[in-house]
Formats: sequence, structure tokens, C-alpha cells
Amino acid sequence: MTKQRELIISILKQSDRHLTADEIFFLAKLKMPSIAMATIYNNLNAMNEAGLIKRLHIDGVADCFDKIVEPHDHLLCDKCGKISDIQLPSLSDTLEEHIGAEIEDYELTVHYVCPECRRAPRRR
Amino acid sequence: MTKQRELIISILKQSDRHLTADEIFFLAKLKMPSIAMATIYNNLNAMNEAGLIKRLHIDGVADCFDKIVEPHDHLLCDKCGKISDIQLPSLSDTLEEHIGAEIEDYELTVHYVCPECRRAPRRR
DNA sequence: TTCACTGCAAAACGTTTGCAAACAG
DNA sequence: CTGTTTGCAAACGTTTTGCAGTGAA
Repeated sequence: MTKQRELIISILKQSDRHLTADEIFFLAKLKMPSIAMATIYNNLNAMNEAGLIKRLHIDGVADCFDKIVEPHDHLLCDKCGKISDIQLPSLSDTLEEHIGAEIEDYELTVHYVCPECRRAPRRR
Repeated sequence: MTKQRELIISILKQSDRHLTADEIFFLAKLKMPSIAMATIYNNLNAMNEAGLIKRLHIDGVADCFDKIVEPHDHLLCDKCGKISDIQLPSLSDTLEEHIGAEIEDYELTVHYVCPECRRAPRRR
């Protein structure tokens, strides 16, 4: 447990968003200017493998890191790119039944236009 | 409609797999050695935007291009990386009900271990 | 003849690696 | 003291770009 890792964890904890490695790097630099990108990735990858955080692969967007590891789904606004967490009833049983095999996990990303963008359809 | 585009389309049509840009490039080179990677991407991107094919972003894997544009889901083997198409009952209505907003689309990727890998758990 | 598309090379992007020095336990 | 982690720089694989030349209509 190094200072760098503590810092990265605190950044993730304090954020209410899904941060990219780059955003975490930027925020970390503010408090520890000497920190390196490699350190960010080292730690994020280690924590991801340890199941402490979850790496998200979404669309053309850079990978994001989610502090919530419990199974949940994501809502992606196609206009502004905002990602929200949603808790939908688990599909595991339904999926296993349909597929006829045991599943490990699943990722469900729902595309929509968020209320803000729907009201004021700017950008893109 | 150029020869290059025709070639790329025929490669996609003939394949029963989900090809990466690189695989398409390799196959295209066999028939047209002068073809450039940029041309592959130009065409794939154009067709993707036109809705003729679908670009898939899955895990650490390079993007794949799917000739099936109808809504369907994907089954990913965590051992060998094979991607299969699956047709599950549409979740659109259920999702809209839960989210309370109109959805554009959704992506569902199910992780499992395919029958082959389950039988002979080699690799990785 | 015109304008979109090609091929090429170089750049961009996000991520990973190798390594010596620094540090935690 | 020992092994892990850091910071740096360079490499990596994938995708995009700029641009002059080519080819389709």
C-alpha cells in the first residue's frame, strides 16, 4: 500500500463519475505532480484483477474504472457521453436458460438520450 | 462504389466470423495486394455509419465488424475469445419500463466458457 | 471534368513494457 | 534487507489523419 495507491483509491472514492485513466492521472497530478501514467495503470490493473474496481469497455470511449464492483448495468447517453449506473433485475438465470450453459458474467449497456440532452439537444 | 469497397463487402459476406479490421486487411491483400489499411477503415467506418454493418467493441480485443445489423446479442468465450451471435428475446420494452425513458439501443455481451474450452481447458 | 476515394506515411491515441532507482514492510 | 512499486521513456497495437495522385461517374 503506497501513497500513490492511496491517492488513486481516494480519487475513485470521491468521484461520482466513471473516470478514465487519463482523468485519474490528471486529478492525481494535482496532488502529487511526480506521479506517472504507468503508476496509474499499474494500480488500476492490479485493483481490477483483485476485484476492487471494475474496468469498463464502452464504445469508442477510453476505458473507465468503476468503483462499484457489484453487478450492475450502464446507461450511456449517445449525445453527451455520460455514463450512469443502473440496477436492473439480474438476467443471469434468464440468460443461462436461453443459452443452455453456465455464464460467468454479462455486460449490458443501454444507449439512450439523457433527460438533459433531450431537453436541450445541443452538441454533435 | 469502388472495387475496394466491393471486395470488403464480399469478405464480410463470405465470413461466418466476426472479423477485425486487421483480418479484413489480410484477406483483402490476398486479392488486391495494393490495398491500404486506411481504405479498410474508411470503408468500414462509412458502412458502419450508414448502418450497413455494425462495429463491436469488446473487451481488450480489437474492434470487430459484424455483417448482421439486426439487433442481437453476443456470447464471448473468456478462454478462447470466440464471439458468437445469439438471438435473445428483446429487452427493449423491459428496459424502457425500468429506465422510464425511451432507449435507442442496447448492447448485451455474455461472458461464458464455450463448450470446446469447457471440455479441454487449454490456453491461458 | 469533377469530386470522392485511394494508397502511403506519419501521427494520434490509449495502454503496456523494461529498467534503474526509490521505498515499504 | 528484500521484494515490490515507482517514474521515465520508449514501444506497442489499433485507429485516424493529411495529402498528392487515381479512378469512377
